Amino acid sequence: MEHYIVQWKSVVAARLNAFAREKGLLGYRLSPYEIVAEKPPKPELGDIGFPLFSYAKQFRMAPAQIALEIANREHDMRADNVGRDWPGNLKAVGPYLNVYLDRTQAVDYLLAHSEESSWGTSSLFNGRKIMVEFSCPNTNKPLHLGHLRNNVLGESLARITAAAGAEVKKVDLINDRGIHICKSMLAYLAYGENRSPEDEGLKSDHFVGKYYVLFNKLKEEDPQAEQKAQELLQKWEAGDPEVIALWKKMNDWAVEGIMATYRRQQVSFDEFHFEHDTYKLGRKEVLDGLARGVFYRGEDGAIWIDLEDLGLGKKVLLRKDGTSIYITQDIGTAIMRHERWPFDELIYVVASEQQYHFKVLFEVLRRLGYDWAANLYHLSYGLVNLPSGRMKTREGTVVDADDLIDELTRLAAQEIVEKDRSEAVGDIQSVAEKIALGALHYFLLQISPNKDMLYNPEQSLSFTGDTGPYIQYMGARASSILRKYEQGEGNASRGTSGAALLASDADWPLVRLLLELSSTVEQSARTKDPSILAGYAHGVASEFSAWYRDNPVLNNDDANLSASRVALVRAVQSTLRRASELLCMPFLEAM
RNA sequence: GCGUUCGUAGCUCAGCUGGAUAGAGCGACGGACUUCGAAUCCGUAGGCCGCAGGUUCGAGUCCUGCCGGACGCACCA
Repeated sequence: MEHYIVQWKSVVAARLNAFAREKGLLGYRLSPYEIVAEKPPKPELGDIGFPLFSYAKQFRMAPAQIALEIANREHDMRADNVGRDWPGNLKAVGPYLNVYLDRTQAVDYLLAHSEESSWGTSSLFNGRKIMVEFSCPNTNKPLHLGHLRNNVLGESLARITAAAGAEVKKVDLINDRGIHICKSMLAYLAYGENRSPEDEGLKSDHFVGKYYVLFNKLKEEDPQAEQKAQELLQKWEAGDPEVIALWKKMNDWAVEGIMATYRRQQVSFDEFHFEHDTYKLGRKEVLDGLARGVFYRGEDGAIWIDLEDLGLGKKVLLRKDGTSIYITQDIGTAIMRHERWPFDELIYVVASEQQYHFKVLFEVLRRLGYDWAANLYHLSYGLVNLPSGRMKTREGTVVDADDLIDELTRLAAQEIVEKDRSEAVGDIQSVAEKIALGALHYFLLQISPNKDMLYNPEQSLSFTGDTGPYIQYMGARASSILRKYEQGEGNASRGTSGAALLASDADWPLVRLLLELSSTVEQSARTKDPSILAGYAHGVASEFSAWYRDNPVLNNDDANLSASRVALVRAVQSTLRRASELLCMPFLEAM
């Protein structure tokens, strides 16, 4: 259904236009889209506020005067509400025109729809095919905290985009070739003695990562190590069977381990692309572009593009020897993807360090004549830093993904025991891991994607305050009330729920907030920013917390009031459940 | 040097297309568990929104300059 703000914008536009005609302002016509609406700072000021300052000039009247003129029209008032989903009253409040929604009708709507599977969805992106590329790990080491941010951003964005109506395809490009893998291989040859991850008791990707780190040791012992890694890469490209076999063995270990972390983090993909398949793609496109004069061959023999006019300098697209580089394969991969699944938008979730790369990539595709290049989007997110600065592999300051989830799970399990909730939650380990994911994902999503973020271990391991577990806790409390109701506690089952009983000042802030789920999902989808939804989820939890403190649900003598409040708690549960799902936070009935 | 981006309370962060008195959490201090779960709630203290101009009826938000941080400016990915 149309959002109430959208509806009332058109009412205000119609009224302003009518007033303009009365005043003889011919040709003056406002569209609803031009109307500025905002949320009044206090509930007693109404539900929507329309500032009228900007109309003062045209009407040659003070804004407060216009507000009075527009608000006090009885017959308009009736007309406004005919056939409307969101009836209400207009009042002049100083220079503002404020809408007071009919609360009973709004509650009716909430109770009628919040249990539906479509709750929190929208039709904003109906009919659009949107591809989201994220994660894209290297196969020489396990995932770290930076990947966790990438993964949850991509997964959450995909879910939000789908909730906004799009058909979404999640894709992952596994970087399974290149010099970094050769380094792990070389170190394994030097120190591995043909051992397997099982032999060393390590998760397979950690095993591979261990040898990547050992490459540094190798370099100290063998000054030729870098050189040898290069040779290994050349042998790999030449298809040397022995090298390929080793690569396959180590690569499978790495990928297997990475997939296990995905499952644990509850992120998934519809398609995997592997760089060893895609790295040769794009070469033909670049040569075609050369033939058509889009690119040029430099004196060095390599193929270049000149982007000086855009301030992007010159960039090599294909080496002198005809081999591909990073951008070559990205060109080919994008084209291949669009051919197979003609998307309306392709979102690359990649760290901000690669902004230049994507500017160049998109421009190359545009100049090659692909008009869909305009629909490519780089969702650039900031780096995750430590209080001591950037994570560095060599200094061993990298926060490992599996270790972090382990640690969070351990702490959550400890909390469960300390709070004496072991019996109530049942499977402690399973619930603890869900709390850990809630804490981790909320921590990573609450910050605007474009900002660098600080990972402060102490703070991020906290489960109190503005955290995922706080939201999970409120969901669990709502669930607990509903569970008791089902078990027959209180006298709500003897009463009848009625919207009018939930229209008081005490209920209204919560009701109105719950009604904003779908528009918040839309806003998050439009701006590609899950942090907006994260803030909303926290707001709902916090509002619910304040509400149920003051408004007894089951312990209530009035059976009808009790039944009505149970219905509202259902709406809260449903809303928190939906928001949590979109934020990759497991919803818990008990914790 | 050039480009991108960030700068809001002691710390970590919100603040939607410019609109009503700039908000949370943590930390500090003081309160609330014989009533639906205290991973909670209530209260107090804490702000030249980096600085200086400009646009506007109105600027934390837009523009310009400066200061400070991050990232980028590879035939690496």
